[in-house]
Amino acid sequence: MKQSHLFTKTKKEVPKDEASKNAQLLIKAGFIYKEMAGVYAYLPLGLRVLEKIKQIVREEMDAIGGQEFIMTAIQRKELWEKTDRWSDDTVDVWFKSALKNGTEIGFGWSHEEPITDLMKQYLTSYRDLPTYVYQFQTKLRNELRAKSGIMRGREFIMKDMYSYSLNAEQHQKFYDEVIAAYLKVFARVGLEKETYVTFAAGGAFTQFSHEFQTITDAGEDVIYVNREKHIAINEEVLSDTVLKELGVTMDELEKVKTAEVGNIFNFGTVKCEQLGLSIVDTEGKSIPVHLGSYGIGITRLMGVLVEHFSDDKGIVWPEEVAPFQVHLVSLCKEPSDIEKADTLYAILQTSGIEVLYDDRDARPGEKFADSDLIGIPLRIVVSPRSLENNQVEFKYRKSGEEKLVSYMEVMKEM
RNA sequence: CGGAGUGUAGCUCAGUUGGCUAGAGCACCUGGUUUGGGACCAGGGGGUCGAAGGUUCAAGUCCUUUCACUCCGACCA
Repeated sequence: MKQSHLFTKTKKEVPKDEASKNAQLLIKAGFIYKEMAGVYAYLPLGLRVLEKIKQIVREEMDAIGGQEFIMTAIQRKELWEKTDRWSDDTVDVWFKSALKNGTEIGFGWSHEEPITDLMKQYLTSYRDLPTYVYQFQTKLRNELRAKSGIMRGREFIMKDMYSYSLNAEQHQKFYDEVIAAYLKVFARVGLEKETYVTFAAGGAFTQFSHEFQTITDAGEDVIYVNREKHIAINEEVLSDTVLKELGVTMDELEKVKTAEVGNIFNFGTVKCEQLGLSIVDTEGKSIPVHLGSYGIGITRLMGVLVEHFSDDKGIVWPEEVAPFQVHLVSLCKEPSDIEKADTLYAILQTSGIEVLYDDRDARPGEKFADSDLIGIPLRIVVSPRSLENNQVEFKYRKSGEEKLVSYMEVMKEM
């Protein structure tokens, strides 16, 4: 991608109505645009990062047998009435509307109900289980107060996965596989050390649910962690009884602020009973199905990444999620030098490397400042100065390390 | 939803006890000089001062209503 053609530019100043670091940096660097409170558009750079995160999640969900599909954003009232989650008293984040004929509809803030209802047409026998499906959906939640930039929006992208299992053992096996898969996801995006599987309030079906909490000051949750035993407990369930059960004492725990990047729930058979999803077992008897629900906030995760991977100059993307792998910055003025930069751009591209090529007619200082702000892991500078010796400069965004590389051997160094 | 604050150019902001043609910096356009960490000079375009109503000879400024945004709290399957 030539930067001279890239839609949106960086800004020197940030809008004053943004206080969170993630939104400030992402707006300043041209990744997102704020439509209104808690509602953001993703511009080309931001979209590339989102797609990178989604692809990592997709690979890990596929690896444990998930199948991707996509449900509808518009949902039927009757399904949610069956599980007593239609009323604004029980669910206060509903966006609701009505069809022209007066039929009430809701906009999806979650999808257990419609997916389970859909499954009634496809799951009929024990032979059909287990079944795992997932989607990347734009969820709509009428939050009383949006905050923290893209970390808590009214419109956001979530990966939600649903498991339909024959019995408790089959469910538990997959549940554990999801925990492992989620940990892989968070490790791949670079948040391995900061992310904890956390015991949290379980709702009506189990004693605990598991939350995936990433340590960040921008978070909204407070949890207690033991880094050595790798145990984490959400403040909301902390009690003497729970401590005893988990075999830790209060003085072993450290209080930290976190953001919930993932959450998994066991609904038991209750929801399938409410919605009438049952299958026939080996003896021909009709039995209800076990449901599990597993979410990762894709856009929130992007926000957490920016909060965590940034410095005073801008964003420092981990390689796996960076919008481009290489930022090729040309300081060339002479046609013969420009041709060399163009050639290098072509070589990198044909080698399958994602390159943002700063071919703009701008001063070096501006280009470097933009490059730091955008935060691509490797910067390659092509300038008359280094071309004199047939060299280009490598600079790594994270470490700041610099080195000269022979023009002919750039590909060997990648 | 309770409390506090802010709305003036695309962005950041100034604008005195109401006063005459509403300003600056950044960004943008033209020309020139520059060129390794967000350059400089000259010129230029861009505004229903969040909106509606009111007071007044006169409103960005005062009054009323309203909308939006931010922060703190509450909420957060």
